[in-house]
Amino acid sequence: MMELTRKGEYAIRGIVYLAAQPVDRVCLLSDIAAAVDVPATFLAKIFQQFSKIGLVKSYRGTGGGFLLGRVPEKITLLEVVEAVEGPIIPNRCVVGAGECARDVSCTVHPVWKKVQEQVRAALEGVTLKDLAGG
Amino acid sequence: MMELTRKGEYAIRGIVYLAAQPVDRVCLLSDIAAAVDVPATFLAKIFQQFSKIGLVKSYRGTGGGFLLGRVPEKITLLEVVEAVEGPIIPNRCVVGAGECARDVSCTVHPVWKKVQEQVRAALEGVTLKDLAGG
DNA sequence: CCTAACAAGACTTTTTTTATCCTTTTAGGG
DNA sequence: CCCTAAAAGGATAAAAAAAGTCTTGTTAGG
Repeated sequence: MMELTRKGEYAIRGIVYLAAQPVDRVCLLSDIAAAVDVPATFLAKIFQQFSKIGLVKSYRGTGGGFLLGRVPEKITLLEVVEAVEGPIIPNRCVVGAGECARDVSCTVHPVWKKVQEQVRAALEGVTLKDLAGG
Repeated sequence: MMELTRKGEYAIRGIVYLAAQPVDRVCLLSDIAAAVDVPATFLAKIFQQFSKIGLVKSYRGTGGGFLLGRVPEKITLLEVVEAVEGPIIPNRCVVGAGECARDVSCTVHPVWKKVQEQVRAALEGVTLKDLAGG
């Protein structure tokens, strides 16, 4: 359980690769995909999600490609993971009131809340700079 | 991401219900299923898994049913969750050497390791006694 | 030996994940 | 202005996992 999907794995590989490139080096999706060994069409979808929230910048047409939306030290692993996997929710009952039909006195609730917080904290404490080994 | 499956959720509900019963009260699967609102056939599978590893004891035939394999304070949430969901593995690369094909220098590795440890610790710190509100 | 209950395995359905393909949009260069 | 390069977006398909059901077997009590 608690397993990152392949999509998440690919997402990390792809953006870490970008973070390891020289600043302002525009990378082709096809090059990134080949370098990190991910199907290009799938990585395209992932980078579209990144692009929408500004994690990466994209340029179309000749000479186009991708580069990081911010400096690597300002992008956390949490952002990357949540961008493609959605929020970290160990159990539906941590989402909010009413979601946990098992009543007000759901004793497991605080446990999942704690798990959620710890995982988020762990991922938030790591930046792309750390991962790219700048 | 990181979401408990319905099976895990059902497993917790079922065994917490057992833990809340008077000691030595043998419970019918059908009663448990009705009480915690889980399909009886599905809960049967879950309790079979519990039974195999001794988390619950089962008795067949007339007057049969289930009861807890140990006192509630000796059963952790971690055991319950791992019994039905398998080990907590945030990423395949934490499993062991060789699993992470991305080389010796996989920089994300330690992050997942930490996540794994924290989640396990959080779940291990909670027992069925805590959850059943003894 | 009849009935109650769990055990076990096969099977089906549904949902999610993992992809691929095709068309559209944007941009640069001749 | 047209051609080509590249990403964007939508639809669809294939594969895997999760969720649930069914049937048969086993064990025990009366």
